[in-house]
Amino acid sequence: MGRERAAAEVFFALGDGTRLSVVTRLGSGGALSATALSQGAKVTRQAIVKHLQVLEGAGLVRHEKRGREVLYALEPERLDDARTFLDGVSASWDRAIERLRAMVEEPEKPRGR
Amino acid sequence: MGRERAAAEVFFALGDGTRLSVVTRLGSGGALSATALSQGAKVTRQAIVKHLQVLEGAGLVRHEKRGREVLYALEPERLDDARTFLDGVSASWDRAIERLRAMVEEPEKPRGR
DNA sequence: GAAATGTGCAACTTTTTGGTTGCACTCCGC
DNA sequence: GCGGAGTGCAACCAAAAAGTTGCACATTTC
Repeated sequence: MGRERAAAEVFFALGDGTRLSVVTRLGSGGALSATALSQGAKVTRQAIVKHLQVLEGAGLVRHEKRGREVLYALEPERLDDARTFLDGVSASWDRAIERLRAMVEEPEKPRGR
Repeated sequence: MGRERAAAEVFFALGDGTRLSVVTRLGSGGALSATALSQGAKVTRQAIVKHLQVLEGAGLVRHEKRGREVLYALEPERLDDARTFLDGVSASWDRAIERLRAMVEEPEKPRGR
C-alpha cells in the first residue's frame, strides 16, 4: 500500500500550522518568494524555507527561479492522494460504525475461548 | 481562522505512518483494542496506545470500555474539517496557477520599487 | 482464588522537528 | 562596479514526538 505512504507524506506536510498557512497564502496569493512569505509570519525566512522544502518534498509545492528570487507555487497532483485516502476512509466509515453498534449493543457475546 | 487550526490538528494526526495504518485498520476492521492493533505492528502496544490518544485528541477516534478491554472506533465529524480545507485549497488552485502563469510568462515586468 | 489477559501509568531514551544565527554567494539597479 | 535585496548553506539549539521498559491495577476464566 504505497498509496498510503504517499498520503501520509502529504498529511504530514499539512500537519503544521505554519506550513498550512503557507499553503493557504500560496493558494490565495499566487506564487510568492520565501522572503515575501516570511513577511508577517512569526518565524524567520529560513524557517519558512525549510517548511517550503517539506511541502516541496511532499509534492505540494514547486519552485521556479525568477531572476534573483525564487517563487513558490502550489502543485495539485499529490493533493489527490490525500483526498482519495479521506474518501476511502469515509466510505468504510458507515460500515465500521455499524459493526461497532453491533458489538456494543450485543448484551453479552461469549466470544470464543 | 480557527477552522485552519482544526484542519492542521487532523492533518497532523494523519501524518504518521503508524497512525494512518491504525486508521485504515479501524476503518476496514471495525472496533479494535490497542492490543489487537499492536499485533502485527512493528511497535509495542504502548506506542499504539499513544497514537490512539493522538487520534482521539484530533477527534478522529473514540474509545469505549467493553469489560476488561477498550475498543477504539473511527469518528467521522472532524474528518470533514480536513476535507473542507482540501476542497478550499483545490478551489483556489486554478486561479493560483493562472496567476503564476501570468507572472512567469510576462517577459520582464518592472515590478514597482 | 489463582493464573492469565488486557490496561494504565510513569520514567526514560532516542530521533525528529521547528527554529535560529552567521556568513558566503548571486543577481539587479544605479 | 558597488551596494543592497534575495538566497543558500551549515552549525547549532530546544522542544516535542516516537518508542521502550517495568510494574501496578482491573477483569476474566477455570
